Amino acid sequence: MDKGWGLTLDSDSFGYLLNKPPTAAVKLDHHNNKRSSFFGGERMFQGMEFPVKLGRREEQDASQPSNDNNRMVVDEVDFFSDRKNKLNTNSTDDHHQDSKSNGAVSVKKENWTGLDVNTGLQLVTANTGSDQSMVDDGISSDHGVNKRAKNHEIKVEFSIFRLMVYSVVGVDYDDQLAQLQVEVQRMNAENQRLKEMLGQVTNNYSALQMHLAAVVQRQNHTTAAPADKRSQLDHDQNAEAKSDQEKKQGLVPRQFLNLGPRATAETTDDQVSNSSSEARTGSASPPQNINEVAKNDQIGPLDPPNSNNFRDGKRVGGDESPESQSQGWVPNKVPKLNNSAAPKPIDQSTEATMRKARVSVRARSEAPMITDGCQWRKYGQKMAKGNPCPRAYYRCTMAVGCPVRKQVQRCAEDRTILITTYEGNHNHPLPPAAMAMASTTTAAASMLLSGSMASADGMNMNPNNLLARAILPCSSSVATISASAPFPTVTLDLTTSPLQFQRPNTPFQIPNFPGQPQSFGAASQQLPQGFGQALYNQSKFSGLQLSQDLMGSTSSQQQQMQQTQSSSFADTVSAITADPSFTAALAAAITSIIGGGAHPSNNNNSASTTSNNSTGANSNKNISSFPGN
DNA sequence: CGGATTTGACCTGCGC
DNA sequence: GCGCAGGTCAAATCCG
Repeated sequence: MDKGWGLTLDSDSFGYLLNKPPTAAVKLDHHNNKRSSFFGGERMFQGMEFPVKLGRREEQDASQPSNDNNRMVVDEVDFFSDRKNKLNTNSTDDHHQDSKSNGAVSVKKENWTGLDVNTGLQLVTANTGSDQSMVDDGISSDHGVNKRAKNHEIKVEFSIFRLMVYSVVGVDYDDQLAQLQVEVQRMNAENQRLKEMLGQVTNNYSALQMHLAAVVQRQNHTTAAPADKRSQLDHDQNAEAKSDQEKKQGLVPRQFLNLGPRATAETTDDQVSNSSSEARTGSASPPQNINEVAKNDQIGPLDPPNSNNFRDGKRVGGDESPESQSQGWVPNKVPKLNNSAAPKPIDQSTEATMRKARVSVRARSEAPMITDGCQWRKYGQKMAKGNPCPRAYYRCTMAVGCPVRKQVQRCAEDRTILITTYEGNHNHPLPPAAMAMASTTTAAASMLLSGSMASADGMNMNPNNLLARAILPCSSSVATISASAPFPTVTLDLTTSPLQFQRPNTPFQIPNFPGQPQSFGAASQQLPQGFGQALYNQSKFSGLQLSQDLMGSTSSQQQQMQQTQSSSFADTVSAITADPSFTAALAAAITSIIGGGAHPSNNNNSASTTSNNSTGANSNKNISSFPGN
């Protein structure tokens, strides 16, 4: 995990996967002949078959520079280094110097040796023996006078040797070097452009996400259930007036509704604790909370009050939607979240909503929990019914008020499978290593919730299942979206062969989903971040490609790219998933895809997380909940 | 000694 | 109303 997450686009693009292969390839090439080495690199990359432009560029960028460098170094060094070696036969330490010399030099020497052997040119040079340091040493020590003559001889022989090499290999290394340099420069420039593009895409995504949140709120306001309306209204500019209405009605806005305003809340930990204690004791009354909210934040109610209100509201008003009622922990979460949450006026409602959604990842792991780049503190552990393995509760500690929590539990059937369920969105800057999972969960949750919000009946999640199927037709067990009764959950099952993820004939063609332009738009908005960043963090290589695919889905060209390169993409994914460190990245990617693809629809079909998707539940409530749960 | 973990108790929702 | 299960809290404990 950590390996991939921190990778940067440029240097590390091949950091994880590609670095090693090239190195190995170089060695192999050296052991073989020059030509094989030169072309071997390209073959290797071609074998990698990075499908997407970006990936391709990345590939070329990173790989070729590195490879080219290697090659260039090899090519150049081979001759010159060897020449040096021969010229420097004066000293008996020549061999030692070579050995002591930097890695490049040593490599060069090896290359040279390999060339000699492979090309069979050694036969030409009588110096073959002299090339051997041992021999040289002996000669130099015994016949110092003859060194000059021998050196001259070596030079001549080297020239001949070089010509022969050219004739045999058919490559002019000087020319080749120049070409490679030009190509490297070109790749670097292209890489810079790609980075810029990525940054722009990220920025656009953020903007779109904001816009999406606003649109969703509007839609909810007009079509959503009363509870949803209230929540959205809270976020709206009329939040205050609405809050007043709610007060009058004695209704308490939904959790997610309250989250937004609270973001800037100054509530201290004490307040939070008090609120929680009050909530428990029931001393805190909704009106009080509302008042507190008004005090703390004019824009909207405080989260803690909300949480309290929420419970109180249920107790008192009982207007809460089924979802909100079913969520026991959400209220508590919300207040805390709001306390520490940074001001996110637009996204507040969205965030709050997202907290309801869960993204679970099933992956095989020996480790107690998946390394996702975030810092977690364990705050509880419970024995869940039907599972001998305890369920651990973790809370994000990267920020004081971060609402994100996760549950970690091993699968009862197969304890090698680790089920990690994420909930909530981080309200603080994330390190690159944590961006993947965070953005993914956010995207997935937002999609799920947006879908749910769009449809007041709560059937919204069903479409998601359909989308998941459409996206991953062959991977029923790979990823499923469920709208279990309180929490819609996206489940990513990475325990099965990741290959399932690859094969789809319609890989990630989210835009193609019929009749869901809006959702797709939302998806597309979120996908870039979910995929691009997530994968970007983990493996630029695969991540970029994925992001490209998804992002490109909007463009016919990229779609074509996707289709033509889907197979290679699948291979890439499988290769990546083979390494546990990329589990999170994959999960993020899949989740992002699903989340993006997920769209509310009239379909009641739902896929169970672990059960057959074909027999989807008919109702959201019936939809299988998180496996661990 | 401070932070993280453990663990029992408590709260809440839901079903009967 | 009661019991069960999930989720959370916080004192006790552990660890660096």
